[in-house]
Amino acid sequence: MSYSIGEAAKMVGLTAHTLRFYDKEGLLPFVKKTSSGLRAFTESDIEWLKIIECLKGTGLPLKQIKQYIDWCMEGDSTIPQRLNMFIEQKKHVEEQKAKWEKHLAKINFKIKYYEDAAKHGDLNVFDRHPELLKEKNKLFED
Amino acid sequence: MSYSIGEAAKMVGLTAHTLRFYDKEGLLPFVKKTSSGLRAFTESDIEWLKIIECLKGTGLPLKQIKQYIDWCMEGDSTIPQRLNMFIEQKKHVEEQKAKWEKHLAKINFKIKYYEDAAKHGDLNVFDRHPELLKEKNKLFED
DNA sequence: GCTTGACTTAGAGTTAACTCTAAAGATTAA
DNA sequence: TTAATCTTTAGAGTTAACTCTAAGTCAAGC
Repeated sequence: MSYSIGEAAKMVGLTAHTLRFYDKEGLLPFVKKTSSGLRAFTESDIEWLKIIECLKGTGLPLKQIKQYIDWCMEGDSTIPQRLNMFIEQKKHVEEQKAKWEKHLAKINFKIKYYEDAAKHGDLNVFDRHPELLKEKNKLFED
Repeated sequence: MSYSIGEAAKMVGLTAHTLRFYDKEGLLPFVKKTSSGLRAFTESDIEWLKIIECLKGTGLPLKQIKQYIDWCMEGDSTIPQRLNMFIEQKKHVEEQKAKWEKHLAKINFKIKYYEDAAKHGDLNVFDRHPELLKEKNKLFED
């Protein structure tokens, strides 16, 4: 059993347009067509789409995702490259997580700041809570 | 004391081109110019740039960052909107963090998979470790 | 005073990732 | 069998966020 492009799109949360675009970009060399020319997505193809989504979701550009797909199509000789790519991507994700953590601390500070401002209707927050100034400087110092 | 556009750019890890672009887009209404027309960034302006970087770094589009800046320029009456924006952005960051956590689990699985593949020089990983199949299906089930 | 490098503007060009259109062919349900 | 709803292609258009160019102005060091 297989799925039409519309069904496949719905299953992975993309549009049929986007899947065709990916195909055109060479990201879906594994997708076969019926005798009348319609794309037929298998369960295995859906798995591929999920891996693509995972890599895209962690910020890997489509070009590099294509590189990975190409390695997969090339065979066992590219296993080291693929392993390396995932190790690099793991590193990238962990760096991003750290960055987001820092940004979140700043956002939390701003929420605290504006909550006080909203309570009093003005921005004299540091007059009311001088200790917050040190906290702010620490958060934004780099 | 104030900084030239090049100095300011270096301080926040952007280019002078990008700062001019931000200015053109209305993100830097607070930056004043010298009598001869050169932008002069104050310490306070650098703080603004860091907040912009924080919001941009958590995925807020420049248009919405401009909206925030506009609110700031408008005065105390927009404090509730600004508070609300940061609360929304906090929510967004936390959703993203959860998403990245899921992607990371998939990437870690792939690393495990390709490490075994690399060790044996082939992709018969699930023949050697049938229990990994269940793990894979759990990770990619949604 | 002169050179060198940074700065100014307006505006054009780039890149990634879609997003949509048109015209034609395929599939499904009544 | 016919209408409605897919799907196909090629190719144009869009959006966000830069990125660069040209032609001229300004500032700092010798």
